[in-house]
Amino acid sequence: MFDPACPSNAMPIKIGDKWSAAIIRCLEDGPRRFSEFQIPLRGITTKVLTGSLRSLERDGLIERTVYPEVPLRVEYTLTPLGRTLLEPLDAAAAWARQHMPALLAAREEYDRRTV
Amino acid sequence: MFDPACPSNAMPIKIGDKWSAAIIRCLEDGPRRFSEFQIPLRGITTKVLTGSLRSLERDGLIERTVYPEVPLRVEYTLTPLGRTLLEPLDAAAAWARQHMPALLAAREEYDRRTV
DNA sequence: CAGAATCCCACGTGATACTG
DNA sequence: CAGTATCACGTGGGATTCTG
Repeated sequence: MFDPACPSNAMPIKIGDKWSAAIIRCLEDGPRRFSEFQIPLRGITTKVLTGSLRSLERDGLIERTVYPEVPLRVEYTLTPLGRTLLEPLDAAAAWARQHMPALLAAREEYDRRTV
Repeated sequence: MFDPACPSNAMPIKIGDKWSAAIIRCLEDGPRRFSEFQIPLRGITTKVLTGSLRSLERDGLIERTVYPEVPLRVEYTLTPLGRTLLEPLDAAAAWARQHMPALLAAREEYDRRTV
């Protein structure tokens, strides 16, 4: 899941910052805890994860719930507003399936010509 | 057109780099010359415009045609591949119309609470 | 467990000046 | 007209270490 070697950085359509789209995907099937993101999002640091989570929370796209247990537990869930992003997210994925190969081919061709 | 004061930087859905979406919009009704972009895209520098144009050309989204006249004339047009981006672009605009107010409101609310 | 605190670097963006 | 050449800067992303 979320292979860092995939050419998603070449995607012309982006949702939020570098990790937001993946975070939203992680949440579409239910709530998740902070440390659970670090499994599928291999390599993300706590600082960056916190930053992305805060940003999404600020925009009302996810909700942060603290359970004052010991040890501490924090859960993140998609808000209804956040769920509306799943549609454009799917649209972007559909576009990618249809046109990314052509884009990548054009890019290779261009690079080969200009060296 | 393309008011720099509009909250498009808050948009979670982005196409390409900072100016790409606007450039594509500029081209949807026909070809344009280099200097013609600088009118609607107020404030873009020649260096940045060149960079964005090159990037779009590299990905096969636009085509650059040089007419060896005096003075020199260069025209940019959308390729069929580039035209496929108009659909997600419209979808993003539709999303913005429906949900950006809620996002902005959530953001304001969040900022007011945290100070 | 869920982060906060620091330090650091690359890169996207931009201002300014110059050229075939 | 359509760029190129420099220089400069903020910030998003990351590595590492520490804490309630």
